[in-house]
Amino acid sequence: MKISTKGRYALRIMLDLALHNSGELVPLKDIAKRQGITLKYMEQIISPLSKAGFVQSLRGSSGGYRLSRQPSEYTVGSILRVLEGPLAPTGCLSQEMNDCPRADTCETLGFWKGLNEVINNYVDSVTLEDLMNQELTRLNDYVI
Amino acid sequence: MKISTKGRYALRIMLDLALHNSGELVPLKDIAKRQGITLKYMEQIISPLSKAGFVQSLRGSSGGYRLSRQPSEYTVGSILRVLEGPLAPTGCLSQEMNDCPRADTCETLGFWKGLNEVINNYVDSVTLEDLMNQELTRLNDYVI
DNA sequence: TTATAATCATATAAAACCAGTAGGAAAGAG
DNA sequence: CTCTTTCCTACTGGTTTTATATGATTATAA
Repeated sequence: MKISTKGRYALRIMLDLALHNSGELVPLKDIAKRQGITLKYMEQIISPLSKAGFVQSLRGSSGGYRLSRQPSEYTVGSILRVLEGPLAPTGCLSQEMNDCPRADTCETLGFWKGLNEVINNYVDSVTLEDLMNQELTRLNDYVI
Repeated sequence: MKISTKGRYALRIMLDLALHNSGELVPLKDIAKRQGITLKYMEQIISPLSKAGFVQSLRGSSGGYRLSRQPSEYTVGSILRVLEGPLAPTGCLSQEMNDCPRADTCETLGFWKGLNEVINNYVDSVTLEDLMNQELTRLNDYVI
């Protein structure tokens, strides 16, 4: 019942991009240094995000990444799903077609559907912008 | 982000015991036949439940298992935790002592704490009795 | 006593998943 | 061209999952 490092790192990378969202491209090397994640591993994580259109990229010198949209337009759930796949607690809830032979008589299916709902409702209720504001609050508390 | 078969089977075994809770002992063989789980695998699953005091057992002829308490006194969360350990989405939330060096500055920790709460609040809001009464079907009609 | 059934202890193993590491190709700027 | 940075593919070592298999021991009822 754990989120893997890929999902967690993806969130940190996206939040890092949001917090350094000046319009300039941010090289992965900088994010790697700030976040303490190796460059090579981060490449594997940002690649799906890029393919999903979550970030824009440019190669070469002074290249890097930036967000495609406003931070408020990314739910945390949408980011996690790119790396983790469906955030469902059981396999039978992940697919369009439920191929579990017990589905019709399963007494626990309702429970799992409910858990699926509360998880997805929560992760989709929080955006990158929410996390940014939380960060600002924390910094303010620290300064004051 | 999946619950393993051990956790899911544990719930089905406990619900099976609740639905056949006549006071008689239920042999594992009967549950295995009804649930389509091999006897030997079920032994591995019910053993921790027995050690945790969730079921009572008696050996020998006409032996078997029965619930220690009323179905209403088991939350689904308490059952899952016996087999799954803490139902936390990240390792840093599973321990009493948070040994993550990033804890003080982690911008995403608050989000994960929130997810941890909604998961655990939900699984602890549903009891075996709820599953018996199929109250969840009605509940899910609202949610979904 | 005999059959039943939990309990205990391992052992094996395929498969999947996890958390990276590594090497090099392609594109862009100066 | 050179340097930088993205992009792509593969691989590795470790752990976890999901069982299956074998067999011995203990307790109980009829």
